[in-house]
Amino acid sequence: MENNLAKNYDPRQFEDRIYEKWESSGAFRAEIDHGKKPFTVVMPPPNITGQLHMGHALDQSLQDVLIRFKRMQGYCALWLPGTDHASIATEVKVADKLREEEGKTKDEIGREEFLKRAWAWKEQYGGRIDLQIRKLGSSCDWSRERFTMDEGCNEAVKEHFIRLYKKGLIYKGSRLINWCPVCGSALSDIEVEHVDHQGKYWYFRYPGADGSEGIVVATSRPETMFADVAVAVHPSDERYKDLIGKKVLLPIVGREIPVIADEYPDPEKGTGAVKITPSADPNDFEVGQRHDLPILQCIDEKARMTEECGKYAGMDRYECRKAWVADLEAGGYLVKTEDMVIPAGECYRCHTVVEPMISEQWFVKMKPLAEPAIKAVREAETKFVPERFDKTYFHWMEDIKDWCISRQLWWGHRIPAYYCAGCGEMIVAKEMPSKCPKCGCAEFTQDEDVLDTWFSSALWPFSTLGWPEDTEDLRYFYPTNVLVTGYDIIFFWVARMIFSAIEEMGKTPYEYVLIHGLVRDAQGRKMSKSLGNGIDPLEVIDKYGADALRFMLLNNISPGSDMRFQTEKLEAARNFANKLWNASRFTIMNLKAEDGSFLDIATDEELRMTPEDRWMKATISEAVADITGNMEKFEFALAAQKINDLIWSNFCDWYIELVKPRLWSDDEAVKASARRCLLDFLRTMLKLLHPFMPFITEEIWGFLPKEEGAPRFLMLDSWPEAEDVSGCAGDVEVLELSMDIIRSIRNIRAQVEAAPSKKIRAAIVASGSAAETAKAGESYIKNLANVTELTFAQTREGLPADVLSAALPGIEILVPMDELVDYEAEYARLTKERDRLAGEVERTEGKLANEAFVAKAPERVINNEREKLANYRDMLEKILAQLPSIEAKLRR
RNA sequence: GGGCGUUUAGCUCAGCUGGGAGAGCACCUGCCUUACAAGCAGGGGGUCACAGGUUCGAGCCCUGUAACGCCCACCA
Repeated sequence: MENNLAKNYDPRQFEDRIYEKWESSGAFRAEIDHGKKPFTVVMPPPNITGQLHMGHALDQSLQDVLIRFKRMQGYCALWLPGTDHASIATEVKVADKLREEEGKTKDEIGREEFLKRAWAWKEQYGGRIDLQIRKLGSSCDWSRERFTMDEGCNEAVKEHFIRLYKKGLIYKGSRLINWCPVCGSALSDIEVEHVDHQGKYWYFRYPGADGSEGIVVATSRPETMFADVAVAVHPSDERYKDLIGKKVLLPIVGREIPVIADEYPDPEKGTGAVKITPSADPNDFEVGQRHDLPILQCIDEKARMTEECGKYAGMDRYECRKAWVADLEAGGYLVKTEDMVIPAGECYRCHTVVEPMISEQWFVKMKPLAEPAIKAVREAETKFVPERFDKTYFHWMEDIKDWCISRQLWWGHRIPAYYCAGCGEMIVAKEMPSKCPKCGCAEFTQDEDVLDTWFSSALWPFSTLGWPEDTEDLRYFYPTNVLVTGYDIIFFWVARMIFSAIEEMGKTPYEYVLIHGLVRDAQGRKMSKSLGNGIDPLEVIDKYGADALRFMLLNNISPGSDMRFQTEKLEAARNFANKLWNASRFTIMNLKAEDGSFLDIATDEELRMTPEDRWMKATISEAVADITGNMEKFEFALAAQKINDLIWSNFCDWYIELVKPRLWSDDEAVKASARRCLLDFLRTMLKLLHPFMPFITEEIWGFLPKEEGAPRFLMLDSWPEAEDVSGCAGDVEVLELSMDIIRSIRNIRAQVEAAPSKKIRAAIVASGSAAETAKAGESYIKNLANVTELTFAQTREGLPADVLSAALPGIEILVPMDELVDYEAEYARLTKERDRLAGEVERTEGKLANEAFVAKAPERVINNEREKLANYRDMLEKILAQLPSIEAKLRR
């Protein structure tokens, strides 16, 4: 290994190597240790449909920052990884591939052959996803990796299904369900997205069976008329009172249907009369149930018209609509049309308009499951972060409908129900029965359908830990601590995990649900394949490094809100890494001799800390408390910003510059102390940054001297604790004043365009404690403001009048002028400062003159205002005294 | 129709329990100063959407308005 870090920060040189070292040494493995508290996170399993996107990168970064933090805090931290079979999504992909590569359909190759292809797909893409997760630096326990269709999960799914069935919480029945004609499967309610389409209302006359005028109804779906079984009107609607109980005729078709009275129609809307089609609309279905109406199906599974539709049979639903409307119009039945925005349900996978359909499916009875799940969140057994998402959860859970769980697909968990070939008896069991208890027949066929993919993911927090077996993992790691996921799957996944876990485990699956938003593109648009605006995390990692990507994501999120992905932010994160890299290179350079051996470092006894050391120590300690607090609150962006500021603004901009003279000193003891401080500070900062940027911190760590008894890796080291730094207060004051003075002098130099390299003289006028504090910072001021000669005086008496000046509370800073001075710039600077101070004085005076303020505000605030006022007045006075001499110069 | 969120510097966003408006990027000026030009030093820039209210004091709390966004919903 080289003696020091390479000159340039190039994450490609070490990220993969570091990950390999961690993984091969077992650093990610969570060994059950009853002396430690467990901290468990189960990874939301990415779908094996493809590759990870930016949303996954955010999800992964959040979980990893959390798990690394907790691991360093001394928890037995388990992050359990895995992937999801994603039933419908994968099936579509595999079928697409089959068509593209072999020109065949699913049906042509058959179920068994298709499943072989699906498993091959899983091997390929599952592996790719694992690789991507590794690239991101995720410290998950690969030895516990799971897949929703592995043996254990299969067992859990069957067990759960059978238990619910036996309790009567799963049933099979004919209901109106959402059907996707393209996917060829039933969908649950939440798999249907509501999208507005520009459409029409058509008003048609249904003539009376007795030859009377009949009734006019409006519809947005004329093609469903073939399945109409009634026309409903409100019982109180005077217009139609006489028609109730009479029959009307379906136009052209000529079938008689009754006019019925029901509360459902709204007299204010349309014509007040509604055509009732139980097979095409949930409301109509209910009306039909109430009035015991028959159910007719006019559209089939492929969205084609059925035999019910006469000459239209076999036509596509939309073609039929066109032809049918034309025929009705020709027949004089069309009264009018109206343009209208029509909400339509679309399949969330393929965006085909869903067709409501009566079908026999499997359902989970939701009410009994939802109740305890609502209670658990209400009683804060599980807490959403940010809190507002519990409203989303309650809203859905409190009005939940039964969950349709059967899918007419092949890829997934096949429903564990068997039908006797002899008598048709259904037996729900884990394995195929050997003999029918009813007829003694030994031949069975298994239910053809598979389960909704979310049925298995709902069990993820405990199925992955071994359930239904009573494993050691399950006892130790369950319930888990935090679930990290996006708000888009609160219904699909989070809610279902909660009620399933309560049902099977008796306990809610996690204490916190940390909700994050979406990663959008730079314009704020959702990243999507169709827009082509997605950004591949792997490409970003290749160019900027995983650390920069992670830091960018974590530094720019606000809990629960979407963020925009911008290259500039990525560059900022990369630049920060580079900054740390170079500061570390500087440190290592000073820790080592030319031959690469470590130089002596002061021991505790030898250590002589100087004010800048104690200032830095106090600053770090304050940051440790702040960062730790924010990490505990899941405020990772605030923590990231703090660590960035600590390393860049405090350590690099000030401490390193302050400590340089001692590192270059001739006194070995001074150097050894300086080295010791530099090393201690860097170590603490690397620890604080490690959860965010694991690779670069680990890489740098490897170049630092090993501590006695320290773990092999930084990732396994301990999280820093805030120290008592009350003893540093005086030094902090000295350093802060010195910095103010240095900034003032630099400001003067810049204003008058004195090159930074140009040596200057300066004087500080102050008395009392301010003078003492300023004096204590003498060497800092001289070094960092590049002042060769710095004098201190009690008053301005005897000092040259021709000076540039700046004022601080109780202090005046004078820089002697020379012929190069730009008086106009100086005049502008001073007048601006004067105006600012005058404004502050006025504001503060006004506040203090307000009797109500003095009477009611807390003393702390009032004293603060008084002190401010005194300082402003003092500084203003000095500026005013200085101005005339500059004016005089200007006039010359 | 119901619910939620957002509105702060040119851009993207912080601002946690009310008490002197912040960061990054962009912009202007000057610097290749022996860790770093992916950098250093200095600087300009904001009626905190609008209107009321509470308060000694409001970016922050309350009411209303507007614009934008998201979620839920069976309206012919």
